[in-house]
Amino acid sequence: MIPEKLKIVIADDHPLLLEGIVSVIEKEVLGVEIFKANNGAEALQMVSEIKPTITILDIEMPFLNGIEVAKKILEAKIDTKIIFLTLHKERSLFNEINQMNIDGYILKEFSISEISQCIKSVLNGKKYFSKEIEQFIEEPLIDFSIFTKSEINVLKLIAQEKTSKEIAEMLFVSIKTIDSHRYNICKKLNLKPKKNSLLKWVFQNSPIL
Amino acid sequence: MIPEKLKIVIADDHPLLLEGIVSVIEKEVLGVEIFKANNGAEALQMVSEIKPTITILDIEMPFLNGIEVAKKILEAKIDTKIIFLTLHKERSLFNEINQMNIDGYILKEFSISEISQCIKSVLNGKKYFSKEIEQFIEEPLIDFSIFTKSEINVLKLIAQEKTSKEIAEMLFVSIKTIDSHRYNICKKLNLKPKKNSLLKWVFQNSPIL
DNA sequence: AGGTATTTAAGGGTCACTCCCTATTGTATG
DNA sequence: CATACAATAGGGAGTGACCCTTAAATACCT
Repeated sequence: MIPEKLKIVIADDHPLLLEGIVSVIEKEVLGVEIFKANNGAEALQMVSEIKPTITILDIEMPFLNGIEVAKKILEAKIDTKIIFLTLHKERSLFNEINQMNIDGYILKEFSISEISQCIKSVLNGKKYFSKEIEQFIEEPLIDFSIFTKSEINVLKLIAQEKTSKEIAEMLFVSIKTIDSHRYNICKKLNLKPKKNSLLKWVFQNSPIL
Repeated sequence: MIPEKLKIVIADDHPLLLEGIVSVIEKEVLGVEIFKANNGAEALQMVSEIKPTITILDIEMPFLNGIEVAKKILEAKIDTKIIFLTLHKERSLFNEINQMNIDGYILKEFSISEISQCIKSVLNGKKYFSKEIEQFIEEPLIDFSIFTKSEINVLKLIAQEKTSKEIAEMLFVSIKTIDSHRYNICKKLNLKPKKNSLLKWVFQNSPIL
């Protein structure tokens, strides 16, 4: 009986990075058949057709992001091991990921050797997480569900460099309302008093807003 | 007479990306010998030893960044064509790059086909710049030479979330001095009046500070 | 129907940042 | 040596952001 060939679907919207991952895996893992996806939607389709042993997903992708793809794979109960490959930014998403049943999580930055290690672990039924990830887990994570809709609206507008006055005008409410929202947001985030701390927080976290 | 083999030095501190670039070039450019460097210092040493036909440099690298490497190559008058490969961030550096005698400039994002095109152009003595780059050229660029040393210090400290009061204490000067510096910086940047605009500007531009 | 959360908004306060002007000192640079 | 720029710093005004409390109208949930 011929052993079934190891199939891996790899999804990354960055073509050079995709090429790099493929190249590394081809060199380090023997007898593997690789399928490349350039975005989340493509990845999902490939996975449901091919049913690969392993699915490697970038998180930031157009159409469907990696997390959404993983959710759909899990919902559809397709039997494939899921590994996330990510840049360092998405720590805010880690809580979401942590609740899912994921087999591996690697940081792109350091990962030539880690990729094959991770693949081997996962094939042996073990989970594999980059050490660097664990630092992020320690960090206090932002749970956006603590905010109300209005608060999130205000946050987004602050991130767009709007002042309270401008936000008030845009939403047809009083400045005082926006003021209240800002205050409540500050409370929820436990920001230090004074010092424009919300403004700073927003700008430091704007990528995830 | 055997034609000399085409030699290319490629420098990128991101291992997967480096692998990707190498893989793409190996596939698309025949009979090429590739040398990989993981940082600027390594790249410079390789270039001076190997004297490759083409040198491809990432801009953001440890030890020596791509621009510094290029400068040293040009100073040493090593005969190699220089191509920059970059993520989209470094628009502020474009003026610096533009003044140098560089043969190509590609954005990493879109560049599977662009890489071989660029290499071919450069081998034919033509220059090659990503179309997307040209958008950046139109954008008003920040020329940091307009700032004095103190102003740059202040900018850096603002980026570190310091208030004027804290900056004053750290530099053993009066708050009013910092105030003046902030004011002068605002003038130089033509920031809109009021609205914490310097604070916002700093946070939006903090990666380049 | 009663409790809880959200949205709205006001009053009244402090502080940080911005604006604009002036002025002194030191230090390059022509 | 004169002019220019840099760094320093003061006065004084105005605005934006944050602080805190209270409270009404909705909405939603059990």
